[in-house]
Amino acid sequence: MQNKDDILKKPLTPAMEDYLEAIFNLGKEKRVVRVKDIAKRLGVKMPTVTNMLKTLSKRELIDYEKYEYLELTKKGLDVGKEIHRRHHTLRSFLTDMLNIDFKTADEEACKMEHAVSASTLDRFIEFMEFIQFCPRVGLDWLKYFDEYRLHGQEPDKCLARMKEFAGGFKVRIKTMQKVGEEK
Amino acid sequence: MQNKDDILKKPLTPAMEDYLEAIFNLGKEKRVVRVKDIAKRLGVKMPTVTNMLKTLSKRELIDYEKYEYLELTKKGLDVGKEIHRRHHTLRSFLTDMLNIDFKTADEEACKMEHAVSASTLDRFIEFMEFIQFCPRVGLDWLKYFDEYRLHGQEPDKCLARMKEFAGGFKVRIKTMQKVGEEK
DNA sequence: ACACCTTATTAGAAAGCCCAAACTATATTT
DNA sequence: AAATATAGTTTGGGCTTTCTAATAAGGTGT
Repeated sequence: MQNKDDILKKPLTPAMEDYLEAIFNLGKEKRVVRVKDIAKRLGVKMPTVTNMLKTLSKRELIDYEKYEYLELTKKGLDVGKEIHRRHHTLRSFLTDMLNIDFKTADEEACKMEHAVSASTLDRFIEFMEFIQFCPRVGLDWLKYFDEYRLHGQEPDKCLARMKEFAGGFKVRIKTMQKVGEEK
Repeated sequence: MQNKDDILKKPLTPAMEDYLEAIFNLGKEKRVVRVKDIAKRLGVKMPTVTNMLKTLSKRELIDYEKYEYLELTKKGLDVGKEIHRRHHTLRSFLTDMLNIDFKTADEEACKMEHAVSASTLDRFIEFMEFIQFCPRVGLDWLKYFDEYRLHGQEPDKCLARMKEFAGGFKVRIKTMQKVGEEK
């Protein structure tokens, strides 16, 4: 048997994280968070929610008295916010970088969010920023990913984009390409 | 209560996938796959393995008679191979694209592998190929990701790389840059 | 052949997450 | 206020994965 301190120290389960994220999101969407809504959001039945609320309450992640409105504690809020951040970031990566449809991306991000650490997530963010920032790459570079996927390897497209990027150098670049071909 | 057909149709749990992957990998490494080795690989105790072997056997994913050597069935082999593919791909993405250390990448890939579908995984692969293939990008482009992360946004580096890429055009590009600066 | 050590299995229990059915509280309608 | 509808809870049970302790089988060495 374990005492209260042990319970508080145990790592959160993926399920708990999901509930906290759902509560966090619902809290932003509605004035009050209800058992019914959590159940619907997570695709579980109400008794399951009641059960979990007790657990989360024991762990001091929510304030909860039965039949009363529930609220996240500071601790619960932090977790909810963090899981939401992961979800959002991973979904963005899947939709914006890999071109995966929103629904699939959302579902898979929901499972991935429990697998990645905060530091790995930061790398995802930095990577996406890098791709959107680095001038040689740029956001529209990703457009060619689709073509690459669908029509095979066409380095010319990438080259073409490089020329476009050059912008102000347009004239000279034309020459450039010639030099390259001569080589 | 459910009959045998129902059991066979149910989706596999992440745990089952982990066991099949471990068995698949051990099968390549050693002549025979032993309970002890599976336990060690997955960080569980032997009885847990024996238990799971029964489950996998009922589901016709392995051939297994107690105290005898075990083998993956065709079905189990397919799953094991697929999970291994996911693990390997995701780990490569984390190490090669995001520059995450091997150990962390391996651990997190192990959890992510149950979250992504086969089609999402294919996108990961295509994305990595694209990055390594697209001439404007190239493998060594990723080197600048590190600098970007550690020293902030330095578009010049990206520009510099673009010049390098140009290869044969080196001389002309120097001109190019000037034009750009004038602009 | 016997004893010993390693490997594997069974039995029993706990934790986590889920459900259906039955019950209770709260809210709404008349 | 009584009747009804909706929301929430309790009870008891199922399934999965894990464990420890106890037992059994297999392999080794003398």
